[in-house]
Amino acid sequence: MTSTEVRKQFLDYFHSRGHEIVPSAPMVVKNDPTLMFTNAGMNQFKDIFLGNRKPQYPRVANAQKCLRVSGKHNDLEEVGHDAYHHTMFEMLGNWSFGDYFKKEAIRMAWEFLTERMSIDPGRLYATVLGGDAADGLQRDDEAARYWAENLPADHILDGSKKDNFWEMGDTGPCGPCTEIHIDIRDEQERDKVPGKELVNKDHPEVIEIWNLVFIQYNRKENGELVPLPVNHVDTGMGFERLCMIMQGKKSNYETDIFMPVIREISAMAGIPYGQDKGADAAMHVVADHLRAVAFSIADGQLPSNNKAGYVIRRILRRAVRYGYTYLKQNDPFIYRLIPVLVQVMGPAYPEITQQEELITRVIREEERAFLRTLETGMNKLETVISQSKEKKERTLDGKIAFELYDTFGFPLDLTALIARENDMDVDTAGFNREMQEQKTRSRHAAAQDTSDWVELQQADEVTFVGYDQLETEVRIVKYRKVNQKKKEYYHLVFDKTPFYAESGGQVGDTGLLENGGEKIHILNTIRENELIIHIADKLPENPEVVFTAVVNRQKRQSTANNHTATHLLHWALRKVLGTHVEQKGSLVHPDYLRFDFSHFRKVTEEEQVKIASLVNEKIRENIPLKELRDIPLEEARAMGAMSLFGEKYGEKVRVIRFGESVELCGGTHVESTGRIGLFLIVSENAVAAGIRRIEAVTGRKAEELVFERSRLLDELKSLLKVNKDIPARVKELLEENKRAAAGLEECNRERLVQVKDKLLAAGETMGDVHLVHGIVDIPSSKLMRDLAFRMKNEVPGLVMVAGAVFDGKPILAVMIADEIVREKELDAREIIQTVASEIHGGGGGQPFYATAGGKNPRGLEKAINTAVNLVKIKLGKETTP
RNA sequence: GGGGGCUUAGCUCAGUUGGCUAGAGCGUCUGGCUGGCAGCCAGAAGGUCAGGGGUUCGACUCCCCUAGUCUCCA
Repeated sequence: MTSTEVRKQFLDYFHSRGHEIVPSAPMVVKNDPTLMFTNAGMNQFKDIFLGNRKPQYPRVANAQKCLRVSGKHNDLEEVGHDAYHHTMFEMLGNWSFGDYFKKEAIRMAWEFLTERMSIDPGRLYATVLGGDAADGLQRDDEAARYWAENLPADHILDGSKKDNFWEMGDTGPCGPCTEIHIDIRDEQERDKVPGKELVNKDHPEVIEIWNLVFIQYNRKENGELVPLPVNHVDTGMGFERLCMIMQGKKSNYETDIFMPVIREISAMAGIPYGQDKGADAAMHVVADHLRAVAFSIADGQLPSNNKAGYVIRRILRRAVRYGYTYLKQNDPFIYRLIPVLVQVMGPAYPEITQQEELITRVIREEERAFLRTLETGMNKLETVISQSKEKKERTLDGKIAFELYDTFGFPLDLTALIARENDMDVDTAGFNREMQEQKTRSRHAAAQDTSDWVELQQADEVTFVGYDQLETEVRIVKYRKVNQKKKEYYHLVFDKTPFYAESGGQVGDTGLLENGGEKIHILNTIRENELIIHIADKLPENPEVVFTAVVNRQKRQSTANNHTATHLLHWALRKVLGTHVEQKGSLVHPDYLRFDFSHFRKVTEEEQVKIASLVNEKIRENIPLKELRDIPLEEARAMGAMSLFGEKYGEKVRVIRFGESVELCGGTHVESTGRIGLFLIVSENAVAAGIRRIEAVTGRKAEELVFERSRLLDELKSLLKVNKDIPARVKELLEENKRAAAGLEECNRERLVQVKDKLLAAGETMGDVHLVHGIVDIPSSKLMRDLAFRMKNEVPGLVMVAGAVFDGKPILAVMIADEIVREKELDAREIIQTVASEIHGGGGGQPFYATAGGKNPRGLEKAINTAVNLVKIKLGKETTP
């Protein structure tokens, strides 16, 4: 059975059992600060479990793309070395929101596996929660009873709390779960050791395939478990594993999901698959990571230097590293696998096909950049190693290994590899010590202490009324205290709110919460999924009264200007550059807007002008806002609304329309485009391969910019005393300046010649040495240097001691011909340092030329005389045997 | 959010306790030579050493701040 068929069978089965089939949510998570990536099928339903959102359907099922690389589920370092760990994978799941529970969930799972998938029931095992005294949890007899209807008693096993009790986090919804395991060993093996002894023992061929979670408790901050009013079911089955079983393979990588890619890698590297452990692992790593990175990019998350983007960058780098070490790929190669990936995954996930070019460019560029990093790291490491060798050390300092890793991103395993090639060890204990130190330091710095919510009243969903009102009477539904960096904040949730929470690139509202004389500042508004949280620096004296929530009007208006302008810009970009332009990021701030989009060339000056004037034209047309709230996604699509990666499907959406610009958008906008006033592009540049960024200002900020520029022009005009054609005048001036500089140079040269001749005339010859000295009239230390070097080039056997005064400060210079330095062991530095005290200063340089500066011009003459005497004594000593 | 690094010519980078007339390779331009896949030779242009402040007689170099960027941790 092909993987495509398996996926289809799963969805068909649950559809036939009354489940609504929903599309996969994006793998990159927005609007949830606790999560960067979707790491389980349940993520998109989290709000339902938390009670912040009402379910639209009582039962749903889907195939969800997931990424597990950070936090609780960190599988990254495992990937490649076994048959089943992945960064990105698909999770098949079915859910019940207060509908069916243990009985039906178990029955359907059984039916699907044994009937639809025709899996041999004798190979299946189920685990149930065996109870936990500390938590006061009983054995899950109920689940065991339902299993007993199909499974013999010795195939039903009691599990620990670790394996059979599922929790979303430290607090929140949780409950017992039952896992289905399968034994895919050969008959012989199975005869020797019964499967039940290998369940949950990390045996590669006795593995978990499906986890059915029964959510029936809420975990409070004090650890207490409180039963939920309604029970939910949340299940997840690893798609790749199921495919492996169905295709009779022993490894996920041997299924039709990965093999085409692996074959391509093998052909590219000229290394057969299945012959060398290291090379195989590398092929697994590359095949796995390629998927994770490509899908993230398609979901709008580009590799970058922090947060989610950095996670993606590291995944890609891990792949490059494995390719580099085990497959001998020293040039970008991963991007060349994308056509195969598109062939395999494209049919189920069209986003990957649509963005093939962008994905390719981004990956190629990242590969290039990292290979460069490796090269510089290699150079650094080589110097360190040769230094250590000189000192006859056999072990590379852990601190240095850590520095290479921490600062230059040079992986430890490569450091160790190269050290081994040089007959050295790496002090890994020292490395780990440094790492541990950094971890505790970070943890300390990031420590945030969040208390339990204090619930003041019941409320289901918080309504946002800020599209229509900027002031509303509100009550506080719940609040909690947050300690961060020794500062105390309060998170407030209202029953309804006019405050817009930071999302979709638009910054959060600020404002006030008023009651009588009391004013509480709302510093920011953020969003945790559906929850709108107002951040305040203090709690009202009496939180239970009615308040007036007031949004900062001016800030909101400027923000709306910029948001609407962003839509117009997006439209204009597509009009001028083409429809390949897609939004890749956006920041809407009261002071400016930033818009990132896919485009493969620089936007030329002319194009920028065209785009900006198109936007301004639309502003002058004063197009009124057409807003459609709560319309089905399909309808919005039919209107031609541009949607970003990852709207939540099935949900009602909001459409914002200004003439031809139609977008799905939750942000706040102006009532008609005229309010924007003026739109100006401030900058255009690249942010990544294939991505350009435009920054622009509107309204008052744009006006300020225009005034500023015109003021500058006026100033230039009056300075240059011209009315028009400033550039021509400036060119002229530059030309003049160049001539003047040349003239000055000429003049200085003549002056130097005079100074030089005067000095030479007063010189004295002592054998091979021509000694010149004196105070010269020279206006800068640069010219003094010129004089010295010119003198050196012209006078053989030169020893020069010269002084000058400018700006009221004395300078001294000593120049000695190279051969004199060599033969007579004279050192200009020595001389200058001995006499510098005479001018109350200090100096230095090289053996043949040294200078000193000071504060006492009166000492100059003495300094020169002393220096000359010094030279004479030294030369006298040298010449008399 | 925290730690560390980097920012020098159009590009890639050197620049060792503060004093090298700020350099190299590639690229560009000019001239000459040349039947060859990155042609050769000679020469030239090109730098506010990221920006700002400080210490010093003197700062690419030391200190502080700002910005950008990289990297690790959370």
